[in-house]
Amino acid sequence: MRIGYPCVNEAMDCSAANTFRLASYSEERLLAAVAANLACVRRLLEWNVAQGLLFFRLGSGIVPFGSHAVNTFAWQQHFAADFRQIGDYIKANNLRVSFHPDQFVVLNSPSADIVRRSIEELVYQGSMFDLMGLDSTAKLQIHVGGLYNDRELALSRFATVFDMLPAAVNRRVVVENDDRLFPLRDCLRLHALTGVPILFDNFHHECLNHGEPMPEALRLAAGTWHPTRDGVPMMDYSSQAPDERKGKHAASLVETQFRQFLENLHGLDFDIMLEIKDKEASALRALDILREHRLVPAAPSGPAPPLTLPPDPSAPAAKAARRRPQTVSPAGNV
DNA sequence: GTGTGTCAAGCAGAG
DNA sequence: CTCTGCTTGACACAC
Repeated sequence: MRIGYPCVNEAMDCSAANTFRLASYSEERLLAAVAANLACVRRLLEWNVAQGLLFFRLGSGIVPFGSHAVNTFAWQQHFAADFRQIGDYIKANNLRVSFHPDQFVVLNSPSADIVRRSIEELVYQGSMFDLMGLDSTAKLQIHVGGLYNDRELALSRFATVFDMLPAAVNRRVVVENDDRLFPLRDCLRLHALTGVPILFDNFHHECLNHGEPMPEALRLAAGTWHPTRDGVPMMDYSSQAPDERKGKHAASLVETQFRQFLENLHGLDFDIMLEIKDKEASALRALDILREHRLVPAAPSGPAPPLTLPPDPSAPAAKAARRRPQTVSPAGNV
């Protein structure tokens, strides 16, 4: 079991989401942004390893316009060594990583053009895992897509497109149950049609379900992951923000709820992504709880490794560092 | 420097 | 029809 958080570390002084406007696209800006993003990804992963957080969702913007026609630069070749080093670090430290392509990736769209661009985006993100040398347990997490007033047709279109995906992408795609359109039951039918693993989101399941109790839902979702091809099942964990709109994620981990949730696992192994607004802060608290429950090894007892490396003053993100001072103390978070 | 409208891209539902 | 939310803010220009 690993614990992780998505994309952003609020305590760190770098961003892996450096970008720029399409209107100001240039090869120079692309090179600078990708270099800064990869350097930050490396530092984020090192910070996570030092803390014992071994699961991480990488941001989709490592290569700005990575699937856009404007980007004809051979970034795969230019940054091959950097991607490879990150991949080596991931493998050496038993890290798990994923991408969550954004809402514009809709494999079941009736528009052939939207499907084509969606596949190109998946190819872009999957190719980053390929460059890292990661196997098919590194996943691309997407939703089923739109309903288009015909649930059956929407599901069958997804299955058709999924079966035609390039092999390098097909083996990485996993489908998450969502909170408004496609609940677990529909996702399980997609799995039956295509073999696609189902990434379970407990909060979405609470919002939209067919009455499956949580332990049963977890068991069903876990059963869609092939042990060697797909690895340990991934899941997203979050909870309702008190007194807020239904579906809004909590600002920070509610420990009693998380402890209760763990009771539902009944020994199932999951890598858990905490979709909580305060990011790594809640992930660290969740990790402490798992250590209490002996679901993960105890923290190493030796002297704590440095939490961050020195910032790279040449990186564009350095200006963000000055706006957002480092706030982590070695004692305060473990 | 600070404030703020806008940014490649889809879809559904609320108001 | 317009606005919001979704895995996540950052850019770019006005002042």
